[in-house]
Amino acid sequence: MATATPRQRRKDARPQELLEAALALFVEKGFAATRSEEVATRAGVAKGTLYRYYPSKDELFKAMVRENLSVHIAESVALAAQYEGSIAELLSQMMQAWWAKVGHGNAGVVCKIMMIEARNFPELAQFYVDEVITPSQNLIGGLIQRGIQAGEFRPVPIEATVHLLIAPMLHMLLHEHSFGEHDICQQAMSPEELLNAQMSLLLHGLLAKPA
Amino acid sequence: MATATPRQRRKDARPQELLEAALALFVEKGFAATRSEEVATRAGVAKGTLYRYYPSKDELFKAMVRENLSVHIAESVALAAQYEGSIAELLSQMMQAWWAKVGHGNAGVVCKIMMIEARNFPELAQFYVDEVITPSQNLIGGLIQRGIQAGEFRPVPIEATVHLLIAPMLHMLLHEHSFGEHDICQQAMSPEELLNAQMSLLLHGLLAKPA
Amino acid sequence: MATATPRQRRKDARPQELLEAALALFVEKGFAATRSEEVATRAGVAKGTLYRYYPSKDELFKAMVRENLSVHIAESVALAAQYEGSIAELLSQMMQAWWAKVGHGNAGVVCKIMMIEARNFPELAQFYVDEVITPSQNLIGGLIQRGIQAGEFRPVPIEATVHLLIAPMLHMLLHEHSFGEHDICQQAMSPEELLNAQMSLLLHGLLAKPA
Amino acid sequence: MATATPRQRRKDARPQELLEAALALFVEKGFAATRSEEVATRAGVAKGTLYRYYPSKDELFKAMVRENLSVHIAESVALAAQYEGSIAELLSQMMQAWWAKVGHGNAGVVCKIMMIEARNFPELAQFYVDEVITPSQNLIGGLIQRGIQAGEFRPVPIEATVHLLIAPMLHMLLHEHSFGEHDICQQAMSPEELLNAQMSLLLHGLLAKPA
DNA sequence: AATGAATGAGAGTTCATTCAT
DNA sequence: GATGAATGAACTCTCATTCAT
Repeated sequence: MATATPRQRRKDARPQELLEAALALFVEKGFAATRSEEVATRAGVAKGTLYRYYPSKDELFKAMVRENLSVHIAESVALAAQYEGSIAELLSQMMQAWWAKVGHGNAGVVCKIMMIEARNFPELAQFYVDEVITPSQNLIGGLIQRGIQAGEFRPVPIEATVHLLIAPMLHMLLHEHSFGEHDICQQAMSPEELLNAQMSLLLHGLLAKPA
Repeated sequence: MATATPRQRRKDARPQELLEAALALFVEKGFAATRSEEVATRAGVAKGTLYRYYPSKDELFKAMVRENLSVHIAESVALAAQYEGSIAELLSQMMQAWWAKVGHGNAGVVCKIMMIEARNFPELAQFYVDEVITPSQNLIGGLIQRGIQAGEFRPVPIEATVHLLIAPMLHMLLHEHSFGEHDICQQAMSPEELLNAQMSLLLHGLLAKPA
Repeated sequence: MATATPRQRRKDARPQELLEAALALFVEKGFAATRSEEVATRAGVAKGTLYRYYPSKDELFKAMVRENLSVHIAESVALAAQYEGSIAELLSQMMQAWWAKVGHGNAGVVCKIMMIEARNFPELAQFYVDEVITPSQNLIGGLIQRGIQAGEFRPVPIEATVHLLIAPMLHMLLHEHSFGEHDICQQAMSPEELLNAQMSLLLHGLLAKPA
Repeated sequence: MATATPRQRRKDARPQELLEAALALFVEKGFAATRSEEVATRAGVAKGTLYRYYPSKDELFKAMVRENLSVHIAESVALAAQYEGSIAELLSQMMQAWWAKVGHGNAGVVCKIMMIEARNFPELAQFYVDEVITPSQNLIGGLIQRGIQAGEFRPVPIEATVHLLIAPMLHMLLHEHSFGEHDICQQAMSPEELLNAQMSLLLHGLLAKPA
């Protein structure tokens, strides 16, 4: 039985390490402003080593994005499928869960990066639309539909509602990441509380007498 | 009365023209991917001339952002001050107006650019927070407050509601600009319709029986 | 009447100067072993300046080759057309002339460079074949034909004879340039004498009694 | 009697295999454009293994050249020594033999490679001059001398005649390798025919009445 | 004031060579 | 001995910025 040498072990971990370093730096400084060598150094290797694993800076970027996006939709789909309670409750839980897993951590910032670089990486943008955006919208949209059919929700337009659910989370993410240090007001309420309040507000409406 | 020569007039228009060229190109290709010379050429001058008006690419960027942000808040404030009808109606009108004036045109994309480059231009980010974000939030927040005090709105948390009003617009803007070409679903409903539907939805809430 | 400024004058001369520097260095060290910056430095400019005139090292190479090849065939054709004496004499003169103008100077070494890099620059190779090799062969071949028809030459095969006339000159050129410093024997006889002797030999044949 | 294990046998063959791989690749792409790893891969070993046999790419090159040059002179010398017939016939046979063995195969292209890299490998150039060029010239020159003394040849200048015999073969070799794909004319006559025609031409001369 | 030729620091990428396994 | 992961010097090319004209 072949035991992995330290070197082998390091080699196996390299792609991950490089991707993590890339994520951190692209997040911090943007794609263009990050030098290849920085990524390598941050991953603890020399410049040339990076190119053993990713043939170019562009490919590194793409790999990093794909790596960080391939995950979370499936989980949410599973959660939704087996859920029994009210749709409102489910939606609320899903948003909280997404924020906890994606929005909060580094992975969520990939959404920002993806948005920023969409124009420069068209194939990647398409991939993102097909693999993340569209499935997400379908998931949420399907739940709204279920809620309407079950009589829980009013017969609202699906598409607009989906947007109204998704936008605040993403906006919070982007805003936090871009202006978190400068926007002091934002820091009064925790994102979780904010999301909760928004959900509640959305469910019951703003008007005093919805007649 | 001194009459300006054509030359003089041209010279006076230069900063504006350069800023417009910069906006167009930064929007199209991003800050890093836009070369100084491109901006100059697009503005109809030579590379060196650009540097007579803005001492560096960074300064050009900052000027461009400031130029495009200093405008629209004031108008909205004025509109809000003299308004007499229902707050719900006012909010709806303001959002439509903002979309028509800012969101629709190139000017709106400056929000995206600002977001992207916030980390690389901290003073500019602070400026943006102080001059755009905070005033906007105060404006909207004040209106919500007025609505609550007038009994038009339920006593909702101000901050969360502000977010819920602003986020969909900005998200639409960003999404459109980043993925407009790739996301086919988006094209089903016009932004204006979408905003309307969202506003209505937000006012009345999602639930069928608001208890 | 606009007088050219020193700067303008320098600018006009740049392409030539760069091409000359490139020729010298490519001759001396080969294409691959010559760094772009060396060419620039030798031409008295900075690295970046080179790229204002030639968009890549490859293009610089191609320009250099074309520059140095476009000349000499035409002259020989003219010489041949108006000649009255014996073909043997004409051939002899042409070879001497070619050696003096092309073979001797830097221009001739382009033939070597072209040969070396033919595989790496297929279009250029085709250009060389079409513009230099084939015309040369046609020129010499036509003269042989004239000689045969005039009864001056035996009815020899044209193609082989052309080769037999051209090869020694080119070989001398290549040999000189590659091994000139190492091959001492070569230095006993001057190239001009050698060419003369070869011509004479070729005319009269090697055999003592030509049957 | 110690029998070599398969492994041992393989190891013993390594240098040869590496040299062959190097030859093929240097011929195909040139020295500079061939990566060390390619040579190793082509020889069926890993990159590092190459360096166990040749301490650098340069040394590999030198070994390859030496390997491919050390052979054929001796054979020709032997052939010449024991020959009885006419010198003209012998020369003709030798040229045909050289073309068949050297010129035709890959081995001959080493002459081209040697020429190309002569400037970058001075010691190798000296070796080539001493071990190949000079002996060849001496061999041919000696035969010419014999022919003259035997009355078979006219009292021609030795050196020039040697050149006139060698140049066409080498030139054919170089030309074929460099422009074979682009020069269509060349393909009309086979190299063997061409050599024959040239030899005949050289023996009898070009002039109709050598009187 | 305007130009655009010139600059050179800096970035991405390659590849000969080393050395731990 | 063989391997191939790792290295980093070296190279091509870009582009913000300067400055002579």
